[in-house]
Amino acid sequence: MQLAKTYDPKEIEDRLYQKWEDNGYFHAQVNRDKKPFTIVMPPPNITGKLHMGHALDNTMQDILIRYKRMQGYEALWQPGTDHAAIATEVKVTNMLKDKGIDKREIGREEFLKHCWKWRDEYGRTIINQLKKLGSSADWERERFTMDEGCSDAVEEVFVRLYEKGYIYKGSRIINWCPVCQTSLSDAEVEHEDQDGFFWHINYPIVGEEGRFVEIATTRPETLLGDTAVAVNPEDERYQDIIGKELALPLTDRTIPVIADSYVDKEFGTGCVKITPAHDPNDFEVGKRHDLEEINILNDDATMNSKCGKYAGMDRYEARKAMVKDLEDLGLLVKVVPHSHAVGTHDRCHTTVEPMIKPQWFVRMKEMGKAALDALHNKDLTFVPENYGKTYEHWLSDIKDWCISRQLWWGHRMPVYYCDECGEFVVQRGGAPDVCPKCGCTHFTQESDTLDTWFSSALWPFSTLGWPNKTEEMDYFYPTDVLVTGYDIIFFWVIRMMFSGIEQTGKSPFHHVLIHGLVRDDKGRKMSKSLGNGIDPLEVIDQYGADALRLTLMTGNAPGNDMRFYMERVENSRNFANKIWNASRFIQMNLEGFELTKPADEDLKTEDRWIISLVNTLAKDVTENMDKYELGIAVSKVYDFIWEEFCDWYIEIVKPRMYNREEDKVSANAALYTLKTVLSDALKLLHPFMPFITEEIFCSLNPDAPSIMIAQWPEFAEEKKDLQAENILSRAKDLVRGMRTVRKDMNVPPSKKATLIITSSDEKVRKLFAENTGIYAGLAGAGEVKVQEGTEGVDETAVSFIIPDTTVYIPLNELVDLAKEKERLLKEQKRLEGELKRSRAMLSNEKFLSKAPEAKVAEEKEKLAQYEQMMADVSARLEQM
RNA sequence: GGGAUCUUAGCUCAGCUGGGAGAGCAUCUGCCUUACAAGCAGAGGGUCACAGGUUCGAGCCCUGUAGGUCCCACCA
Repeated sequence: MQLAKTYDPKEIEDRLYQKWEDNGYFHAQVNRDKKPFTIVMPPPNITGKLHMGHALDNTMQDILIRYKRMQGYEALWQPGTDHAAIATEVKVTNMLKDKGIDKREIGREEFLKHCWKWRDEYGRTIINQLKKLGSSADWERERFTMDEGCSDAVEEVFVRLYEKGYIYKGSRIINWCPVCQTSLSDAEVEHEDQDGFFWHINYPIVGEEGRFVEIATTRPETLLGDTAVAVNPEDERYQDIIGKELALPLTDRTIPVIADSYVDKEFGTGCVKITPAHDPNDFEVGKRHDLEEINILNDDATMNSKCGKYAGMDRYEARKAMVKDLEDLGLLVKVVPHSHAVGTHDRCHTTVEPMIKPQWFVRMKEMGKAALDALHNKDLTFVPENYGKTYEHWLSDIKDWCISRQLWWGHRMPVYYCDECGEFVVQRGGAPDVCPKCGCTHFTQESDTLDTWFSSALWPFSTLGWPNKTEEMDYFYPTDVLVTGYDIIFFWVIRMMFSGIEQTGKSPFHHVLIHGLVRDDKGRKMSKSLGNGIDPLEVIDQYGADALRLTLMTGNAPGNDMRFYMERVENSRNFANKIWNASRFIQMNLEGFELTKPADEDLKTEDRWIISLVNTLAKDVTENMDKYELGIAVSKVYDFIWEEFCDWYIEIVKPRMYNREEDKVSANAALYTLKTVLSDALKLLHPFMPFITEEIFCSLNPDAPSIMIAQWPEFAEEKKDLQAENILSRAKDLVRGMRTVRKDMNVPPSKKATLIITSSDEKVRKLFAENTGIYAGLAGAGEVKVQEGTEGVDETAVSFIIPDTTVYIPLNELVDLAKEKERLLKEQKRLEGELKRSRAMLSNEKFLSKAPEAKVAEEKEKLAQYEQMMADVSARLEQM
């Protein structure tokens, strides 16, 4: 079969994915004979479309899952989608609005029908896009945060936490989004610096005509809700006014001047208006001084009926009107430009309004501590480790979590209010029959829904069947590693941790592998508004999923942001093509050749060399994988395939391929080595580039069903061949030297040369004679001769004879002796240092008594090594 | 204000517990050599931000300085 010169991923990828799915390779089952390995997929939103962040996140998970699966684990990658309460509600609302439908008119029931329809239509798309990436998740186990099982888990956890006193209802100041008309948790509020003004306003002191207190505010419209003015108790300027009453402008109310240490003497005028209902700090001050809380806003941030002539105005409109009125009254002192941080909703970027509302909260103190303990006990580790500090930082000062949302799309709380007396009951399995207080039988369920992260927090165990005692829960839980971006540690990782510990008694995962953001070529965040996003699907379409995956995994350290641009994908695509062509070379030569397992003695030095290298590669890659150093692991495979296997090994064995009819034994050994070494390298590469490795592996090994279920290569001590590695290292130097000579002498590549190795030493001659094949074909040395030299004259030399221009080049010109000497001297110096350090350590009593035994033994071994190396180096230097 | 992190080739970045300064892209030179021009062989290019310190030895550890990025935080 004639294979195309370039690799075309298009047809191959879909076909292979289908094959894997059809064979059920992604499905994991409880199997007590095998060890489980579990990853839960961060559930993508049903509003979502695959972006580079997903691509990175899922590629990393897929690599780990495929790796563990090949190692013989029962590897479960548990997938699913998230209902994404507010995100979806916003989308559906807008979708309906476009059709001229107002969600409030159609009501809750009807609106939810539209949401479920949305979910059915769009929830599929992101899953299909993840498949395009090659994700080997267990789709048979796909879950949804609002499916029956997950909803049961939510109800169970809510009731448990309530019964434990961790969930409570309270009237507290919360963040309110006037557009989405719901409360928000602190985490959903972003702070943006906005240019604004400081309005300095005079509040007249009652009974002291012409005397004022000057306050400064960035939000003059909240004046109507003021119930005090505060000064610092130690501020000498204002001692005499503490306790006095002020006439609140634009109203007929009077408010007191109070003293509170919250006020900063240096900032503004040193006098602060206190609006307990519309500012979190003022709320605290108000609590301390027992001040009235006056709400002046409607839910849509227009002024409410308490605002007199301003009632009904939008908050900014009212601000303008009031400033104008204050100016007219002569109470506006001055307006100073001022930039300050304003809280906005992270979804719609509307300025958030702090308001007092009855909401449900989760008490965080105890559970937060348990989550922190898990880190300290090493029950949880971050990769890279420094993110543990971020986690710690966030948990050390955690506030209670506002979990109620005034939305329709989400889990409704299992809270039932008695229609008669208003008493509420929290319980499992629906409304109670009888009110425990008044005996009435009619109940209304709490209309608020839960924060979308409440269900996400349960994801690692709700997906495995919890709260039921399932086999899956017993076998696969706790999960092994969580892969996610650093931007979501607070939202999700922390909440999964304390929920998992609280509900199951176990940390839901032991390792958190953190990755950074994918940015554009200029380092900007990819975003819709900038239009700088690169669609992973387009990349896949153009270059293939393997190329995309490789690009995402290279040139970047864990936890760091990466820049993504097409040139990098091209390089990955080129690599795929390189492998493709290497396999094409092998297959061309395999055609019509009866391949058999060669006898050990038929393997030539170069064969043993490449077998030795791929063996070491397997060891290194496995070590890197186990440390989650995915980028390092894949770059080692990349270097091996391109620089050793293709650039050297294939080139060396070409003459044996061309002569395959004449010397079948030699060709067989080479072909067999080509096939097995490439197969091993493909296995090591498979987690990273699943498609091309499957395609080539299966065509090289027609009996193998799939590389996906092939055994991961293991390191074998006996395959390490130091002698072969040494010979090849010398040979490479020699070949490079010959190439330089050819180049310097301007010899065209078409002109074959004869390489004559002369030596008086029989051992040297034998060694070269056995390995002439390594030089043949390389550097245009068509023929290689080994001959006896004259002692004292041709100790060891290499002649390089080119027709018409016979040249004789002594070996010492090819292998630069001066450079070699320099290198040896350096090495000697280095070893001197090492020896000194090592000897000092081993004569240090403290070290000997305190350090672990293994460490001491290791150091002793090192010392012996150094001594040996030193002797070698010295001996070689003496010879020069 | 607290915390994290970064500064290495023209660009984008690797560099694990201290011991040879690296990759890709870009540039230059020579090659369509029977796997691959999406390729091959080579070349140039770096005071590892700056200043000290520890060490036989520092891109890596410590201290400080400068600049960048991000997160958290109640400064009206």
